[in-house]
Amino acid sequence: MKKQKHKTDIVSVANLAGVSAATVSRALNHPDLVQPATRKKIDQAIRKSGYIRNRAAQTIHGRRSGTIGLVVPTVAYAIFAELVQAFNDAVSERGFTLLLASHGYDLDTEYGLVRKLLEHRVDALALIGLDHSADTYRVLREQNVPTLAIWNFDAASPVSCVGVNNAEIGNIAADHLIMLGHRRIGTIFPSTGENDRARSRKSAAFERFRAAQADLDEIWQIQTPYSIAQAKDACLDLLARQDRPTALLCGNDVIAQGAIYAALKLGLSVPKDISIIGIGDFAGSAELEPALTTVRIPARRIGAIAAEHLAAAVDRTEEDFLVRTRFEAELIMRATTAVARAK
Amino acid sequence: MKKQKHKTDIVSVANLAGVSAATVSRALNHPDLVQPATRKKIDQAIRKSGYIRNRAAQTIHGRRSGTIGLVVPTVAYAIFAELVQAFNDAVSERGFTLLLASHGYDLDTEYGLVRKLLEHRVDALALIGLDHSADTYRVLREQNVPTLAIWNFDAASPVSCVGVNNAEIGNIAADHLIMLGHRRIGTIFPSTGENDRARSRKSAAFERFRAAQADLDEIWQIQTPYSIAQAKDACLDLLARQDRPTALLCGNDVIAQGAIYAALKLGLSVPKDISIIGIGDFAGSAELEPALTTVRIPARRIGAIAAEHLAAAVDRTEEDFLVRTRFEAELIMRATTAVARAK
DNA sequence: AATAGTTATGCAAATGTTTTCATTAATTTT
DNA sequence: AAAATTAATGAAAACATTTGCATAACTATT
Repeated sequence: MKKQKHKTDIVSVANLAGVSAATVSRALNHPDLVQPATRKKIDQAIRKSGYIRNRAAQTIHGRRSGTIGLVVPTVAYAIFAELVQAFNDAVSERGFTLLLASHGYDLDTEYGLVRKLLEHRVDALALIGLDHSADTYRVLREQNVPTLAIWNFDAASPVSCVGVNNAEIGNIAADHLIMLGHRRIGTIFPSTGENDRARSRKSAAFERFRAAQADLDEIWQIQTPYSIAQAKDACLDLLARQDRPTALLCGNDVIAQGAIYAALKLGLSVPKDISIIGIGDFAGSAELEPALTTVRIPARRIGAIAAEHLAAAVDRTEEDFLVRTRFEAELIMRATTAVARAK
Repeated sequence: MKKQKHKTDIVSVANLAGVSAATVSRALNHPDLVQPATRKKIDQAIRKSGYIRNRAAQTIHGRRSGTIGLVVPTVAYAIFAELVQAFNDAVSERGFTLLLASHGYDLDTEYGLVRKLLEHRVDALALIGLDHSADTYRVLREQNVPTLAIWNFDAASPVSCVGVNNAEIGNIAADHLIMLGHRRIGTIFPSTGENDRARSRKSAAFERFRAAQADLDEIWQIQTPYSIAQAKDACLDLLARQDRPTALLCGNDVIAQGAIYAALKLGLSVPKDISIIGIGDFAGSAELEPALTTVRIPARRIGAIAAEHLAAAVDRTEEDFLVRTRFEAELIMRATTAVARAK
């Protein structure tokens, strides 16, 4: 018995129900336009034939595709996990399906992914941050699909954005360390070349540190990707030095976690021997021992609002979609920072 | 100036290039069939008009949609993050785009998501584990889309699967604790109702423990979701007891991390006062202080192979797709387990 | 009871591609 | 130079839907 090529399209359902294809279509999309009795027949026919609508056919007709694209640098670490989860939940609650793509912090790859998502005719598109290639910006403008930049807020952004002011975050973190009396500061950030979030945080913090005439010895400033293992490794070297800083500002909580482990491994007490502050307040940061002092970025709320904005933009057929929502970051003082000791 | 409704379809490109739509289509899909000169004209026309192919139109024609669906319980925690990342990388390397959906450990929700992905005519579909509703299995059979269950290996699975034998994992973890002399054992698992992975691990381990006549005091067996915070909380109660177990088997590394933090908070030494073993070997588990002893599940390799299988299955037009690949789990001895002390 | 208005349904066109078949042009063989 | 191949292109059908328009069957109004 050869598996029959399941020829279950809308017309076979229509035949089975004894109505026209148009009526079946209406029963599915505008149930109020078809008589209850007919609807019932159709429902049965659908159930019986195992019919599944073809979204592609709707899409081609100009209808919404029912998909929203999300392009992130990575999902491998905790950084975007909560965001993706919240975004996905909010988006699917509104009947959309998520098309996910990740580019590994490479903006040319990102451009390719954006194109691919546009080929699939996503109804809306979300990217992380405001650093994108000129090609990406151009194609988004041309296709005018509702687009949203998540994570970084900028009042002058070329596209809609919802997020935090990352410079502000840098300020908050730096001020906290300065306030505690630290003047010997180390920083651990990822490469800031194609990452506006990290760049803003870092340069803002540096400015503050300089204003406070802190010692920012070149050798204490290190660069490592967002990875616990690599951050720990890098910090082992840094913290084993005779002349080490009294405080460490980490590009995010993942790095901070690595830093803490490095300190513990070396038998240093956090925060007595070294203060460590993270950025993000990821899941688990509060439970760390010692609990991580960090600057909270409300990932869930950002993800949820982002999804809400985009879903709304899809319905409105209005011309240009532009919203900017700013969330406030917040210092969460826990147990990894303390007043600087005289050294 | 009203933004013209970008009428950039294949025929407008064709007109611009002075050829027929058919030729443009060929230039895109079978470049070797069209003369270099013509191809060049077409390329220019495409560039100039900002044309982006409409995947929906191809799909409707019977061509592959170029999407692969992945349904996971959650992306919020580290559990599936590496898997999703590896799967996504492998899938997009082969030209597909990932449609992601998450159901929050609810199998009815999962059914809905599977249907939605099928509406989008995914070329292939991956699910986590082998616990799925009858409806889900039925619809997958009816539509015969290549389907793969990831994470759990079962030689008798109704669909293709790649993963580890979770019972085996339970055995490995239990044997390790027994071998170290532990006979007072606590376990922390999530609800096993709709989660075959956790169920297999737990029941296999229990069997081993019973065979070794270990003390499995009811009060030491706790249930908590995969969450660092909740696991830590639950363990604080457990470990503060006068009569606590000497070893803790955790449903996965996320829970184990919570358990470690709880122990540290209570001033207990791990592993001297309490041995803790996790499952999974997630990113960061090796860097924990003390480093986590765990049973490694090769998430990256599983994700990559899963994607490879599915991509291959899409090309092959063969009737039934059925592969089963088993990966071996491996005990990774680190610093959180030690020989039981007489109590 | 005749007219107007409403409701439910069907017909057919339209959506943006791909692909089969046919046609023309270019190349090779005799 | 004619015949036979081969290569490049175009015309049109097909894919699974949705929707505007037309029609038929009711219901409400006078």
